[in-house]
Amino acid sequence: MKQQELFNEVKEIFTSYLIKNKQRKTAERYTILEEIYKRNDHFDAEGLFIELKKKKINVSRATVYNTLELLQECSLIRKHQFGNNTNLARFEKSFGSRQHDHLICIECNKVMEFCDPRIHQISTRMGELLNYNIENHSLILYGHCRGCESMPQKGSVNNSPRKKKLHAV
Amino acid sequence: MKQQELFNEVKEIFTSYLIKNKQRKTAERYTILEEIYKRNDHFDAEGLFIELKKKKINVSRATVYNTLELLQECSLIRKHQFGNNTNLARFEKSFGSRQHDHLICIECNKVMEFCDPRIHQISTRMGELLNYNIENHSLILYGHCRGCESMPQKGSVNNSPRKKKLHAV
DNA sequence: GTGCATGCAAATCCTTTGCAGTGAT
DNA sequence: ATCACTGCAAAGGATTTGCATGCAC
Repeated sequence: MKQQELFNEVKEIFTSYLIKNKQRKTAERYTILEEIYKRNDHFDAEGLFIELKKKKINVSRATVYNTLELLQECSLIRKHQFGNNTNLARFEKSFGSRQHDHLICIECNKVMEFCDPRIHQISTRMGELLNYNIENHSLILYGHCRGCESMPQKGSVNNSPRKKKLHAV
Repeated sequence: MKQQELFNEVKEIFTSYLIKNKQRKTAERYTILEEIYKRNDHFDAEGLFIELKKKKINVSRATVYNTLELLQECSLIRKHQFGNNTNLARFEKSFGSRQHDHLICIECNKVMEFCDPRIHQISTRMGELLNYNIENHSLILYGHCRGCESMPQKGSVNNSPRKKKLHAV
């Protein structure tokens, strides 16, 4: 699919969502949507805000957060809490790319994506077993990528200077 | 295992960790460890702090956070970022209970635990495939429990009053 | 006695909110 | 002309940090 076609398609989806929910179709919202669909990474709200700023596109942080919320609701983006060394939420576009999970390097934060049908099986099975109506899941594998493997550390979060005192085991 | 035996065992583990890392064996640290091992839930730092306060045990928030960090490093507790409707980190003791994953109700936040060997298989396989040295993983299933099933909503986070305006789809 | 750990409060980070002005309907 | 949406800055919640004191070593 050409990029322009993709933009058109997602905008259409967004539009019908906005109409259905009696939300206004503002220029800011479409600008943010387009900006997101130009990216191919796992970005955070602040990064998106900065990017827009750089391009002299004037939207406030509040609008960025607001729009991210709307886009989640119509499944045009997905939100992740990669707990490796930061609490900040990260997002990725989710239309036109299939469902996948993530593998993250604890050292350098590099993110890889993968698919495995067994995850869906597990999800279904556990839902039945425990009587939950499963709607979605999050599977994150934490490890060291090839490049960071040479200096393995504890797999835990450790980004506090106060903790830097700790001797590596 | 009797509770006292469990306490002794985890304290021993903690002690050797502290020694190995040239950390001091303070009363506060052991108190917090014991308090955690009395619990059977998925607690957060503030909740633990409050609990200690209630019991007239005087430790500061800073010490609670510090100790939680240390306990993670010696694998006596595990940290989770259940992103269902809050960003706050939750913890659970992890000695004497086997590795498991979680299923969370989007509505009421009830947490269930489950095990499935396939997750470990996936983890190993993807590590090989993508050249990562996997150290751990986090799998969370989100859904509605039996009790909350009657009022299904979007699976997304929506706890902002500003967003309450949104009409349910 | 030395210096790491503590307690407290202030600072920080990410995110949400209040309010007044703007613009979609 | 309405009133939802925006921008801005201030507030908020969770966590971290600075600093003076205390205690493990």
